[in-house]
Amino acid sequence: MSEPAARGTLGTVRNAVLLLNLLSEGPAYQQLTDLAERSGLTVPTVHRLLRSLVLADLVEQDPTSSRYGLGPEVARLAQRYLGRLPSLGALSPYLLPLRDTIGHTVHVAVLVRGHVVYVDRVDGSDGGLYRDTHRVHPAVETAAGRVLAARADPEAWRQALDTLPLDQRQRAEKRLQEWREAPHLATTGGEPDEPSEVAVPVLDGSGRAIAALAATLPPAASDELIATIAGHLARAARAAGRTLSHG
Amino acid sequence: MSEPAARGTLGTVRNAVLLLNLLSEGPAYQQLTDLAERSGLTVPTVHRLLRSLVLADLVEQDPTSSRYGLGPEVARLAQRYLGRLPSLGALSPYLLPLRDTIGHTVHVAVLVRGHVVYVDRVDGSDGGLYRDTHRVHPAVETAAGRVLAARADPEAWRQALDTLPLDQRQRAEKRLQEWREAPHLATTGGEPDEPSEVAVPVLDGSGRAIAALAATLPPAASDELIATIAGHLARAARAAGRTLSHG
DNA sequence: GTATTGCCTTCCACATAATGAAAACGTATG
DNA sequence: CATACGTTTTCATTATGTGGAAGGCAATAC
Repeated sequence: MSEPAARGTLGTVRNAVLLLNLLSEGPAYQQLTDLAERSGLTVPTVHRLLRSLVLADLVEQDPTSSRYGLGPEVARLAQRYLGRLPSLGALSPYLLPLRDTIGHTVHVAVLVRGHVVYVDRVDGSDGGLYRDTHRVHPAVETAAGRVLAARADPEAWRQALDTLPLDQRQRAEKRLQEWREAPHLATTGGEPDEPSEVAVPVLDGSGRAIAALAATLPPAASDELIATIAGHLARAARAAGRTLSHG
Repeated sequence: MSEPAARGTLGTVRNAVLLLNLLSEGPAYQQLTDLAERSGLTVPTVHRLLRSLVLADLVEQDPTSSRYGLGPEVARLAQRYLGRLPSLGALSPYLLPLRDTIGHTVHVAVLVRGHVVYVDRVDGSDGGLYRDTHRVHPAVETAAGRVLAARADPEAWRQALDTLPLDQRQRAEKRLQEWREAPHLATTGGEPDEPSEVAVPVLDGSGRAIAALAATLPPAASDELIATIAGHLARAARAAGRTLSHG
């Protein structure tokens, strides 16, 4: 077709997921010609791909603007995936007690292609009305993401760096060691929209970081408070990790 | 290729999503030959498709058993989809207050291809350790699903029925009218693993049910209690619905 | 130790099925 | 009403995906 196609792989599938990725970036609904240009595919090809994806509800087309966006079926698939994810099942029983002792919102996050995805949460009474739910960020932007990216394979760490502009990238590279070794990491109110949180890794039987446990922090948390909360998180993470044999 | 292919649609994409659907059913990891048989495709074809999907992390292959399961990328896509879903954004601010006044877990559910998918939740202190998170059920099995399926287009209602065995299906068909007209529906402890809940529809500007708001019920809830909780839910649903112009 | 089974993976000739240029359609804009 | 923009369809060409058969690689049986 065009690109350096990976061996024994279907170009059509590659193009379809390329479109899904483009749709997952930027505005919720995007127009055909724009997608064609960004993907490097011709307009009719993109149209056919999108039509096929619409048929499966992986993509939906806004009837008035005829623009395309991700469809509800992705949510169903994800739910199925997450419902059977061992790490989530292992952590789930600890989340409510954690929330109740800490008093703040508790999150479970995983690393996906350089991004942190917050896949489970138990809301505390903090945070007011804006819950900022269903979050996806470049991994190094949040404490949970740093915990995960720094402990992942070099390949995954590279992917995490690839989500960044060059200046932030260099800053991140220098902190790899620090992030990998710290028992917990905290982001204390850097940007206003990134809420501050503490995160600890959840290690499986073979020592791999398969998820992160994170807690929202109150506005100006002392180091002692952060350490205390991190202790609670770490205890739960260890307990859950023990029930997970490996990978 | 084989099937009654829909007009102007790519068979390869159709086969790829067919595999994703098969992977979303049954055990978390499934073997190649089984998937080939169930899909009606030949083994090499399935292998190529899966390999292509693995490359995109939509599917992952267990390194020891070399079996295939859904991959983490579906979670990332879903999060992106849900994060931009207007109904979720509209409902989010009401969920914490709702949880605090009701005192039990509150859910937001949507209808996807005949299934209820619980896409947001605010946990109360009820329920003990088993949170039963990331749920997907045939729509008519839960109160939230009934609310949604009964109010959906005939096509979506049909899909909901298609998820059922024949005996349950006939029973469901008779209750369409009842489910559509009731201001709220409750499942009061039928099967033990299906927790009882009350659900109300969330209607957008054009009167379409775009989501359901549901609350977990205590073991033996009186009709009065159910009605009270439903009232709280309905009020929030109306308030959120007002901020949504249309579909 | 060797044979057998079951499964995943690769190879290759063939024909289906995806592709891109161009044209038609529909709809908003001046 | 004319123009411009974006979506959708058509159609010939050929690249691309397909399926049969063979090759690996474990685990289990003999």
